[in-house]
Amino acid sequence: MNGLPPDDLSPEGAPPRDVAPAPGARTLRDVAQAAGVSIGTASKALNASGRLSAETRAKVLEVAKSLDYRPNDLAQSLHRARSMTVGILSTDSFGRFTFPIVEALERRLFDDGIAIFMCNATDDPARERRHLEQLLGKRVDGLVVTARRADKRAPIEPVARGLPVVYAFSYIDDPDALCLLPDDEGGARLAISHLARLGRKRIAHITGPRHFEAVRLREAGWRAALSEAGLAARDSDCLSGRWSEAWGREAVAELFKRSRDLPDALFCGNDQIARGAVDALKDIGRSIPEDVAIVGFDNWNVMADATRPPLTSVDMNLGALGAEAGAALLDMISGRRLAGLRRLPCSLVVRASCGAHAHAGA
Amino acid sequence: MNGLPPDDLSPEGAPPRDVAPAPGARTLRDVAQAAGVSIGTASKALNASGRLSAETRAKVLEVAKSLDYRPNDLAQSLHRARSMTVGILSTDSFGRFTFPIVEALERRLFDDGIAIFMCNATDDPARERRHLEQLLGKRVDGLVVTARRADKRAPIEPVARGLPVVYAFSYIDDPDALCLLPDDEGGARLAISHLARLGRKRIAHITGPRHFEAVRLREAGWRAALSEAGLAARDSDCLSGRWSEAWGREAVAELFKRSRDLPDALFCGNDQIARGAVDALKDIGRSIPEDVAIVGFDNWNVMADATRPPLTSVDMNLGALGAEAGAALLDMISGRRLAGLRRLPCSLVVRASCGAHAHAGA
DNA sequence: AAGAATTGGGAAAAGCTTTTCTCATATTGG
DNA sequence: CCAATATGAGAAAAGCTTTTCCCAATTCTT
Repeated sequence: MNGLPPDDLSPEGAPPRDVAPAPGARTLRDVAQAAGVSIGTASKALNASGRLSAETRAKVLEVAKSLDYRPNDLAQSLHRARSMTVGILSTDSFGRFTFPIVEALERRLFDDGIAIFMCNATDDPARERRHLEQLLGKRVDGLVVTARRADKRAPIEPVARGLPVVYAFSYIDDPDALCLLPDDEGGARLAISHLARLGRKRIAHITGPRHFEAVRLREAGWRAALSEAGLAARDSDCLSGRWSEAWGREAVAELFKRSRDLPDALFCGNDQIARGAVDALKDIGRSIPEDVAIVGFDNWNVMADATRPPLTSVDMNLGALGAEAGAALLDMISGRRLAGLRRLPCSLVVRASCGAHAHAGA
Repeated sequence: MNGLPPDDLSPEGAPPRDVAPAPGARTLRDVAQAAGVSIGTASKALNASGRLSAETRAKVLEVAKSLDYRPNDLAQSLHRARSMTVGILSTDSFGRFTFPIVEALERRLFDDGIAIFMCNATDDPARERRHLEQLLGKRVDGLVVTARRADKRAPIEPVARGLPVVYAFSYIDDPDALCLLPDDEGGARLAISHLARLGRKRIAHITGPRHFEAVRLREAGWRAALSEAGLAARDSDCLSGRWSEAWGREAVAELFKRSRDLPDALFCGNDQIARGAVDALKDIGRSIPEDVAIVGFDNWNVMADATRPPLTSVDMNLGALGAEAGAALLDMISGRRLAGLRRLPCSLVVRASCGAHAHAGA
């Protein structure tokens, strides 16, 4: 009806189904031809640019629609020198922490028409390098580098080539790099001051391995907030171990084998440790939150909600971090120079384990 | 030293740092010019094609290296009509289940030089449609559609346009579509026959909501394997509820309030239910695995390992599923027609909760 | 040493869009 | 009725590679 090229008329006797209907996608030329105009005119009509009569415009649009035409981003990108893509490169495998970040990031960038390449280097520098090559070849407009745990890493090479890079939930030493991290220390302070406000006097800290910077920062927050609350921070009340429930149980056994001066609150380095601690406390007959109040870290729902009682926990707001990384990257892509290490605030999600008003939690 | 274009000599008096070193990436023309050959010759040299003298080849290669030249994938893709990209579209948000799939998929495709666009539609059909538009615009070579839970979904549109699509961990009704799913029934049989072999006589089943096909299939597997083992499958021994620990606890309370004919084994629909069941059993004084053996589903490490005793669990091998999806997609991209619903085998990961030789598990 | 056969490299088209410039037609003003 | 101005649309270049075809120069054959 509208000058369709004859290539989708199936041969007379062939079975009507199962013949791949479109050998390739339609091109602007197909549209122009079918509409009886030049390629340039068709382009202008579709992009609402140039000076064209309303009729011509409408005709082209109609034909384009009937042909299911869709501009070829590859050609557009080539022309504009802007690929409208961004790479996200995870040093180690994607995990529980990178998910919310990536999700929010993708959402933010998608709103600006940018698609993301997902690359997983799994702790293999050679692999990371190949991924980088691939992304540079694809002319990504920017890069987000992330990691499972917020620890210092080696800088990504292309910084030197002027490609915008944001380090999200990971950081490097270069002061010219933009690094986004949760405010671990602030998160810890949130937990401690909450407990102190509830009248707890002796707040111990069971946490993960000290080689994590996050562990050191949270410990610092614990100390600082304690002293601000007029409470003492004793070294023997800070136990560093693994990130597991088992460690939470062991640490509680350690802390509570003393006969006097027992903690009346526990701030745990993550929710798994907290859950282990809760189990161990119940095993030795302490009730929660009456005898011991507990606050965890990560606000990992499956853990926090399943614990009995449900865990009050510090949330790193990783979604906000991801969105912020996306916004910052967009800024950098449009020419702004952003740099420095930014710490984004955590928040406290109150459930029943700390003895505050437990909002009849789910 | 090798005919570099002068554009990276910074102006005499300008600060030497902070002047973006490369305004844009190098092009083949830059290389050709610097090497004193034509563009075509440079291309041949870099691609090891055509007939060229060894010197010319070496010269071009050297210049390319010194300029840090990297071919523009956009132009290559445009030329070859092959973008070397694939989209992965998640119906609902990416979660615990999609991760291993995506990870394995990405790895498999990366080995073939294909990068993946990650798109998250978050249960929003309009959003899904826009993502699809974007991917088609980018001329992806194929599409993987996935979901958080293996449930039937509406077909993706572009199937009609001849674009290869694989449904991974999700499926549609069309017999012409290729759908990859875990063999839930087989997984359940694995669990039950294992328990039966260990001498358990009354194996109950606590599972998730029946509107999940996986739930119905696992229940079917439970029934079938019981009868094959010569055991009875009573309806009252199969409890369907939520996917949570809380439900596991409730269901145990329900099952064990009877005074006689109590189950000596529990097959749970996922590891969270299993963990809840373990806790509840311990609360009523049953020991595991002596009194009651437990098998979970998902083999979710953080759950299975943290449970006391650690959970024996059915593993859906989602990594293998992702890799298989990648391989199948590659096949389809290279022209093969693949179709049908394929169920990939599960496996059983034995830990201490079922009373089998507990390999001194971690 | 002349003709034939290699050989090495260049020119140009194709792949798809966007955009600038130009030109022809139609319209308006005097 | 002629000149001047809008107006609508086309031609072509640019963006970057790959690939085919072709030509000039060298080498070999006899």
